[in-house]
Amino acid sequence: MGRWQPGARERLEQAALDLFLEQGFTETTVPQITARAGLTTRTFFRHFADKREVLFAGEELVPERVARLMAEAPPSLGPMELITEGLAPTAAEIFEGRGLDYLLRRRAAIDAEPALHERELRKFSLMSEALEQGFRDRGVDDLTAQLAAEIAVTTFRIAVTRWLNQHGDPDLPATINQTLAAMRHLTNTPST
Amino acid sequence: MGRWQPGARERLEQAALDLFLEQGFTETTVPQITARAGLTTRTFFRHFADKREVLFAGEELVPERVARLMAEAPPSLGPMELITEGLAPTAAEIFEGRGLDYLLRRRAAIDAEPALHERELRKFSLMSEALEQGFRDRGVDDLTAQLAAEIAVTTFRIAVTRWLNQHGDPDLPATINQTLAAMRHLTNTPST
DNA sequence: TCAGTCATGGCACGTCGTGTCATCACTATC
DNA sequence: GATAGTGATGACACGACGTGCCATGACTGA
Repeated sequence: MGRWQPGARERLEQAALDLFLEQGFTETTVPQITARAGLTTRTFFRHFADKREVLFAGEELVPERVARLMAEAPPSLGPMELITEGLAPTAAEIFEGRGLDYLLRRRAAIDAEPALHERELRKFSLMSEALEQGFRDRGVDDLTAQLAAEIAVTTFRIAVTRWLNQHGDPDLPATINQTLAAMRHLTNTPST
Repeated sequence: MGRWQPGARERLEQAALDLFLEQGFTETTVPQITARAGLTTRTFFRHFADKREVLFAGEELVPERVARLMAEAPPSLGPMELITEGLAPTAAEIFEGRGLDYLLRRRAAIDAEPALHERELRKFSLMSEALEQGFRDRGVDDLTAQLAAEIAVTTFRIAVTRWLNQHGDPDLPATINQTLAAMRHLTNTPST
């Protein structure tokens, strides 16, 4: 790094997001992205597996991060307790460093393109699998582990959406706790 | 229909599933599928939007079906009551006509290919959106509607997976009710 | 008999994503 | 300070995907 401008990956992410918002995902070609970033098409695919991945790079680290946090939690905590205690701080950690403005622009691009939404769902699915394994490692039975993992991810996903829709007004941990409370209320009161 | 062999769509689905299982999704080309079905490549894309869709055709009807069933349910039922009452029979209706053997083969193909799993997640997401709208139409507030929809779809998805893993042993409605019970138990007992 | 409809065939074409080799700055070692 | 190694990038070819467009031919209805 010196012969080439540093931060090629970041330049590609920036150019791609800009172009997706300007003219749409489908209408944006990889050569357009690389031209704006001052690189070639081949280099794009060295950094990202495919055109969609440019908006999700780095998220493959989240599952292992989640696994580590779960392993560090007190073994005495049951699944729902762990979610109640750990989901909010973990979510805050995941989004550290990313500005709200970036997250909103990224959200807009994903919402406008089903193919990108599809990829995002896969990322959440991988996160759920990591959580499920984490619960099993804590001695939780298979079905409960799977259910707890899905509840955690679903709560996380809904809370983040609401948080972004409100432009970050109540902060993310607060929104997560509100969402968790609503989830508890819903499942505990059949006649609601 | 007479000049051409009838059931072109079904032949394509059959050939595609067979080939995916024989040699993998990526290794299977669309011309291979159409050759086995006695058709041309162009015809494949008239029936299916893309290569993955050949395993999910017809599922776009599920959301409107769900919407209809929700509208017909007694308005007095709350979200969780509706799920408890309606999920099992609805699931049974969705799978009517599809043999267990077909479902198992389809499951194997999807599990072997992340791209297919991705598409399946999108189908569930669309189902969730339909449920969410259905709940809102019944007067449920936005957040509760979203949560209830996700809980219903998650339960459905997990139950179907377990049901297929057991080769259909306890029938699907029973498995769904077991899964729902486990979900209730999990969310109602913080110290589990 | 004839016009309309509709599923399919056939072809061209742009884009995606990969394999492969060349280039060249930086680094380590002697 | 010469030399070999490393690693990111450029350049090119290529197969597969997916679409636009027009032609074909069997069926339908007047």
